[in-house]
Amino acid sequence: MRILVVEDEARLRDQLRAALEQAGYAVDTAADGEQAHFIGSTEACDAVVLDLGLPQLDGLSVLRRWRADGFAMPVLILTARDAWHEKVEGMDAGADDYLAKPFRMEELLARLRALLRRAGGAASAVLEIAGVSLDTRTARVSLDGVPIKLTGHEYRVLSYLMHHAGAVVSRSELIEHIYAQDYDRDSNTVEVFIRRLRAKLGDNVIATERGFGYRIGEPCA
Amino acid sequence: MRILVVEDEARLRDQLRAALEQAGYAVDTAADGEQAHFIGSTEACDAVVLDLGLPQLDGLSVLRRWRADGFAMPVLILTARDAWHEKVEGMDAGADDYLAKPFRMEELLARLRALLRRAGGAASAVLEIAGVSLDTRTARVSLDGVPIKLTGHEYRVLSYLMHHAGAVVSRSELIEHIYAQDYDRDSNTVEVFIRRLRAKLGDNVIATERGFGYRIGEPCA
DNA sequence: CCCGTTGTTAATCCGCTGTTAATCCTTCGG
DNA sequence: CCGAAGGATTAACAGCGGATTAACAACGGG
Repeated sequence: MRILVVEDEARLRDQLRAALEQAGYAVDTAADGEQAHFIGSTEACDAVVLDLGLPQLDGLSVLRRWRADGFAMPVLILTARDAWHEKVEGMDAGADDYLAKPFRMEELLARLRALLRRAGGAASAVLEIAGVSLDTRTARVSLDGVPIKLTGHEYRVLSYLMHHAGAVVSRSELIEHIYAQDYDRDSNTVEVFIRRLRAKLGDNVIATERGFGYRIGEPCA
Repeated sequence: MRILVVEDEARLRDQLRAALEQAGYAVDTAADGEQAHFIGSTEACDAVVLDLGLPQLDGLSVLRRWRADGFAMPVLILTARDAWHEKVEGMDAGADDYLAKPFRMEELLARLRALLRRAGGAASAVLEIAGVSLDTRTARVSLDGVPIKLTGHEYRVLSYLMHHAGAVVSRSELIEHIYAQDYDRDSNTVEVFIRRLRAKLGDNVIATERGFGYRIGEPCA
């Protein structure tokens, strides 16, 4: 999962990046509204953390422009504690959730998980498909009840596939959502991680749709 | 374990800080309600000792705001002896225990231990995992019945890990809960203490989850 | 002033990552 | 029906960065 962080204050931005990367997300950052709008319109972000108090182009305006252009990714806005009107305006502008500053990092992570979960149509924090269970809170995976140890990138790949269970996910889509900055795609990195996941989970969990990509779970009609 | 002490009277505040640090806790202090609310909302405190009689923003209001915002850490309130109604209001506002002033420091420590223990879901004051036994009353540690001498920080690290047995604890989480004021994280202090603990307890007590952190005890499913 | 504790630096080790390349398999044209 | 082309699988390996470890400097209490 790939998250865009929009925050002008460098210190908090770095904290957010560190915490999100630690939690297993690919992170892009923007320091002002222009940059934010560009990245959000160009790159395949799964969610956005958006501070409203930005220099130049305001956070609310960025959000409105995205929504007007048809970008529907979940957006969590950060507001000053006492500025309750910002929350209202934010929600009206199309934000999916808000968090008042100052906040505790765990809470932001929890809310972000909830947004990503809902965006994928899942009800529970634990995704279960084909005997594989993935706990989005602890990043733990088990197969038929047996815990499986995954590396960071293996987890990201599996997590993305499970959040889109039943859908065919192409190599390029996986790369876009798993790495922050664009990547050399002249290599078969994705195939290798699929291989490593299959070695740990068995060959019949991840299906190949030749010419299109990979899929986990029964194809949705 | 990291404790926030909220007390306006400087003399008692220093006494509390000294006693708690002596007992092996990392201590933050706040002299008024505003400060208290900010620290409690921002920092990763494991428990709070809260005097209700504060200037400006009242202790009860601080507590209510925390609870309204979803902060669930254990709170022990300090009340004047005769003001029994304060106790009732405090418990209703979400306090977990109370203590009437003046009080014996040992009693505060005992009640605090009980709160921290319950917060972690443990029944006994003695934590036992993987042959290691840690007595939270005396801060003594033994391995397979043999007493082990630990330094202050070694004890804090081990204590935090054992209070969260089965969970993977990241380096940053450990730093947050072991030191009061924020710390340079450009150094590998945590790794060094893990090393020193392993030297005393054996290499198979604390497990490494590469890329995520450390864990003591079997992973919880 | 001495000694144990604490925190830093730096060398080393080792698992993860991404690349290359060989091989397998499917498809499709002849 | 065969063979070539290209996509998918798999193994092997080198570089990187996180984790370990030792050694030392800084600090503070007795």
